[in-house]
Amino acid sequence: MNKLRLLYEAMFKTIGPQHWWPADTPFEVAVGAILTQNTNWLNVEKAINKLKAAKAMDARRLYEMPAHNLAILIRPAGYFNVKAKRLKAFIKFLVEHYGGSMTRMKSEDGGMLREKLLSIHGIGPETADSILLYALEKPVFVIDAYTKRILSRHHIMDQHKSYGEFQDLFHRAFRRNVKLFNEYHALFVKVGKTYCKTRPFCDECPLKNLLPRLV
DNA sequence: GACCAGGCACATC
DNA sequence: GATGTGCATGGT
Repeated sequence: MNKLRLLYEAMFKTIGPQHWWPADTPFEVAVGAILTQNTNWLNVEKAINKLKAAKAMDARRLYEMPAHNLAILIRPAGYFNVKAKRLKAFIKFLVEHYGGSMTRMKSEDGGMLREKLLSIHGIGPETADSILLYALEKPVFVIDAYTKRILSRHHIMDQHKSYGEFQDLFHRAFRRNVKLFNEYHALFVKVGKTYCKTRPFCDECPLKNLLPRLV
């Protein structure tokens, strides 16, 4: 049994399914993926609630809305001027290529779609893959800061390796599986947030004593 | 008051 | 390819 499978089993057995992504619609997933860039999820939720209260969690509405007005609504998420532009760029792409429909976007081939998403201003590899996996159910593994931190602390891969190198690790280890990739990444985030905050290998961590430690 | 949070673009070497 | 910087709020 390989290390990645072992990590997954340990996390799933102790803390259970995470039911990701926390959103009502695929469109809301995409919006959340942009808003959560380098930002605490609690702040993102506040911004999402403001969008909903303004009845603006909608591709057409946001397409028409000036970036400045959008920035005011998403203020709690931080970097609001930057993120307003990034949201506008994504929504322009969504509306002009798929009529504003995430369902229509989903019908496109995953590999082609990833390249297109990456070409949008403000969409990098993690945001693209989050949208692909959690909004469009394409089998790509999402790599984030928690994933890198946990894997490097367990001496599976060096923290400074590239996004692609981390991702290849998972793509080679597992059959492409949306359900597994969904759950695995969500578990990394939960464990990273909850247990690895103060110090690595705290007593409560589900990964404690899982692998031989060299530190 | 410092530090951190589910990145990304851009400048520079 | 690697490294540094700006972007900003709200919780601990």
